[in-house]
Amino acid sequence: MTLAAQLLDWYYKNARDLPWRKDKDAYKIWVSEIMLQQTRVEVVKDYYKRWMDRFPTLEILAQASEQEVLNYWQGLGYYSRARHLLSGVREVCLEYGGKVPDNPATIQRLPGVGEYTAGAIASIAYNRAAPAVDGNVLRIFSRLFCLDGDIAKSATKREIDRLIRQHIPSQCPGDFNQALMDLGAMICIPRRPRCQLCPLTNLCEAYAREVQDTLPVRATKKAPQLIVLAAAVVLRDGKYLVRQRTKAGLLAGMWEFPAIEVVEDEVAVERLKEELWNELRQAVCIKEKMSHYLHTFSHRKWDISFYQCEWLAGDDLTDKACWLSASELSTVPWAGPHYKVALLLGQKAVK
DNA sequence: AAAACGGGGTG
DNA sequence: CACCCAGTTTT
Repeated sequence: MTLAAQLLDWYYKNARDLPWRKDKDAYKIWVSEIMLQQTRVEVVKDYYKRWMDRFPTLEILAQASEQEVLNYWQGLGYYSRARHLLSGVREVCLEYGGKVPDNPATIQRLPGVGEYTAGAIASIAYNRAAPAVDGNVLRIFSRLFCLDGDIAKSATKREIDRLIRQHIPSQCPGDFNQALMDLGAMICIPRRPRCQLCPLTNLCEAYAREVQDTLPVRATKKAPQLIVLAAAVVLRDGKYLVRQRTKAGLLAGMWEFPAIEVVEDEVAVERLKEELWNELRQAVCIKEKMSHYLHTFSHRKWDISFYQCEWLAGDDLTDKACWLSASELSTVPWAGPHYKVALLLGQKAVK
């Protein structure tokens, strides 16, 4: 028995029943793979179903607005994934006649699609013998072959990609890749792997040496940088003042209550008042702090305070800001903790 | 090669 | 609280 045969025997008895495994539609595989990047399966399930109710085909998604797409992505994180997916399906409509290409290299040219996702789509939707090396595969192979290189480094990834190519079966590469996902999710898990249930222990070098708990090796990430912010909640005639973040960078294109970064020991409320006047031409009187949140991103930590403000006077707003009623707060995608305040103020349905 | 890019679950 | 998750793009 080969590694692939042992793995597939196990997979055909134990495969998870997942919403995106109902058929091999390349668009559906694509959406699921993008949602699953750095995101847990359990979280993706509901988003995926909601998404397919609204955007059941590639053509329907291609016609949607970016704001609506971002709204459906709200809470999933890494929002560039949604923007890339939208531009990607539009590209497929225009350049490939609405059919997702079947060649891994061609698929990888689509925005938001890297080596992993291209391999996953090609192997699962089209049965092409392409590897799909994700976190699960890195973990499983680092244990199988006792590789102690940092799996965050490209050298280690190249080494594992090479090993995969020696084991991927040409008949059913998609099942092989998905079997590795399931093995990594259910058996060869990050901490305390369930080796007694594993179909590959007879091949596993780490198991033989009893070092499976020490692998894979991953360098520890540095602590996120602390950013102190102050945000203004301005109410005028039943509507709230909101603005859109810039097109690039963190939470690009998402909406927020006007906010500033508080540097050193500046007086937050004074700077906030100046910002509203300088940037939005609104005169306000800052009242009491209404809420305070600590919000940690992968690389940054926000300490953000929301201040209730009384509107005094102001010009009409220009392009990137507007007044929204409480019920309209649910119509825009929100930036991080601003979503919690929008929920508080509006009637946005809890997901 | 390293940093940017989100949010939530888990032990 | 540290760590992790079906990674990709930019620097």
